Amino acid sequence: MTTNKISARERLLSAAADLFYDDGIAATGIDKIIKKANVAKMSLYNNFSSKADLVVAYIDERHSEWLGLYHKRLESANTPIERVLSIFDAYMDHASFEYERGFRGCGILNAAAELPAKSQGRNAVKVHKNEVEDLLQKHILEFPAISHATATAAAEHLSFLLEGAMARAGLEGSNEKIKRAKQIATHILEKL
Amino acid sequence: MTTNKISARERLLSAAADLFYDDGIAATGIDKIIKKANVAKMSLYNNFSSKADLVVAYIDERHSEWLGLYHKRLESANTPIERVLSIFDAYMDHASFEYERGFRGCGILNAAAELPAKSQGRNAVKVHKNEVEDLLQKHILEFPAISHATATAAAEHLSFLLEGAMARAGLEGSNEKIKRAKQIATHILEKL
DNA sequence: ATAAGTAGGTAGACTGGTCTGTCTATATGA
DNA sequence: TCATATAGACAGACCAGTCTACCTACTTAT
Repeated sequence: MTTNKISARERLLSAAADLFYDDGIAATGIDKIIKKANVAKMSLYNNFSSKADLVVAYIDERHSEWLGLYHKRLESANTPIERVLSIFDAYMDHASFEYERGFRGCGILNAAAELPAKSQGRNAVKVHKNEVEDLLQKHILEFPAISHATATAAAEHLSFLLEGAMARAGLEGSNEKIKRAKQIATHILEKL
Repeated sequence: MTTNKISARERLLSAAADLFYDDGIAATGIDKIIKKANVAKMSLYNNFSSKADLVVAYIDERHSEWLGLYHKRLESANTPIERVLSIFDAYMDHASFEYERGFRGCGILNAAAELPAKSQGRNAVKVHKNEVEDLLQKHILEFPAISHATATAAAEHLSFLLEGAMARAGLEGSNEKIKRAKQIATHILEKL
């Protein structure tokens, strides 16, 4: 498209993102999405083969968005420890968004909660969470004279810590718990 | 009730528990629940004022069930460290249940993912998770010569670790991650 | 430069099904 | 008698997805 108009696809993804996050997936009907996106129903089915397809696109979009926050934070990180913590900062940024109806934790983990075991969407969430753990490990491996085993174990530890803090933060509706998790992570990293 | 027959209320809660856990709350209709419970529709509305009311009862029931697992594990714990770890064991037990359609993580956290911010049900989940953290703190305070501040910080750390591992375990469909979290917790506790 | 074709958009009716919740009328056991 | 149960019809809303018919803006060939 050569115009600068936002495509129906993008408007659909943006509207679906807001509604899925605030209300949940099953509670969000097709009609609400197209109304919020200001789009015809056929535009949805021309861009996505089904609602399930839109949900998978939503999950991927959320993860890409998070990767963007992380890369932005990474730019101003100057040490290995700061680079690890940039992952925590990206979660904080996510929690600090202006949500229409309040912060409710990680959108893709919430999406997974509505998807059946062994489904495509649920697997996508698993892959994304593994990717976050891999990023943690990558930056921990930059530490001087660190063993691969130590880095793997620390990355797993920090990924649990972060995911748990995010879940609890969502229940509180604030980023306080993520701040605390970042402090705990800092202590752990300083001792490596 | 003086008979030994299982009441409609109990059958409803049991059927709803299975369906809510496997399929999610919004995806589970009233008709499916009463059919599985072998109960008339009016029996549901005589025992619960609405589906939302049944959901809150489900959340409380799940937490009580978990408390049962924890107390059982606590009986055979002989040291403060074992008592802390009995909380991790209770999560492991939960993950080892025979779910009809696979393990999907913590049922009440999954329920929260479908509930609006600031709703009654979501608040109940928050209270339950805080209770788990309080139990962790209580047992850590049994450690010899431990400060209150240290115990509070360690309990928060362990509760994040446990909740994160549970979420990730649910994505894997196995209790492996919870086993790893228990190992990490053991190392943390041994250094206190 | 213009005409034709194409890609992507629009509105909204429609199908067949499911949703929560209410209601009636009846049965059973303490 | 009274509490608790039953089966099932019903209302009114909403569900995902299909379809028709029309519109507009850009691309390309003449």
